[in-house]
Amino acid sequence: MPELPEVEVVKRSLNNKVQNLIIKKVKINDGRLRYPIDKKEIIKVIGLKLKKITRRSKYLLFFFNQNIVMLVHLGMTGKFFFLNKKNIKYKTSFYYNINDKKDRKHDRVEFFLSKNQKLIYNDVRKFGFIKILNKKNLYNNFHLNDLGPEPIGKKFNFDYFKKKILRKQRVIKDVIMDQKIVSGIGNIYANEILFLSKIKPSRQAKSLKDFESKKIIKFTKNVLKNSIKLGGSSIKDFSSSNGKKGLFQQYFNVYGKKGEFCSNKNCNKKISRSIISGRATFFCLKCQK
DNA sequence: AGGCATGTTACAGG
DNA sequence: ACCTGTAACATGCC
Repeated sequence: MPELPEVEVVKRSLNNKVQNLIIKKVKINDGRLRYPIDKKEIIKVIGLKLKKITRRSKYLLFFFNQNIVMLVHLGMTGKFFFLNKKNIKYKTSFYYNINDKKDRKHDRVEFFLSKNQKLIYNDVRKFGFIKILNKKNLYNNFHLNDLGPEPIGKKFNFDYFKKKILRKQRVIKDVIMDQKIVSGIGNIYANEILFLSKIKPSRQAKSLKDFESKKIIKFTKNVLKNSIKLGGSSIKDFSSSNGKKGLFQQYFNVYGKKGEFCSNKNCNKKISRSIISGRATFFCLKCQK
């Protein structure tokens, strides 16, 4: 489900709701996530106040008082549901259908909050994880210490990018999905960015002309920011914590569009599909060079 | 039934 | 020690 825009949208929607609430209780329904949940660790948040949630790449950081930070990665299918008093009382809600067994089945961890509210971590495939860290050595772990700059930040610029792709024996799609080079771009947005940049995903990174690298930088920022504005995307059932569907997938040009006509008006080609670095890759043979 | 899926990383081989 | 590519993780959908 989530690449950078979706995680950002989740962060924003959660911050509005859970800020300054206190964790009353944590219930683990199934702690067998990517890293099994350490019960001794996770109960550290009980009694603490949630100050704010930030995002780094595709990771969410929940900051509590007492220097405790909860690091969350949503994997492929991780989601947060938020239930307020009203939701519980009325059983079904816009946010979350409490009677829907399909939803409830994958509720892995439930955080009981003050004011009778609840935050649920739901994850079908269990590729996500939750870890408790100390603020003082927050970046002292292999998840966060190696990450490249944020793609929508100033550090991801032409000079930086050129230095990184110099001499690299790798294809460009692989490079922009490398979290050590730039962190937050996943398979969907990589496909979209390269289509807009008119660059074939299989091009060797070092073969890019300067103007092409500049296009990649520009469209990376455009696409990600635009998607955040539209509430994210991602296929199927992505929704933010208030249940709103992301609209960005309506604007996909290539992802998942094998066999459909290229979206460029003057192009009559159909979108191709291949595999690069083990992942589905969509592109227009005519428009992308 | 088999292939595919938004992510990360352990591992094997060069 | 680095660099690269592949397989694995768990589950559901088409």
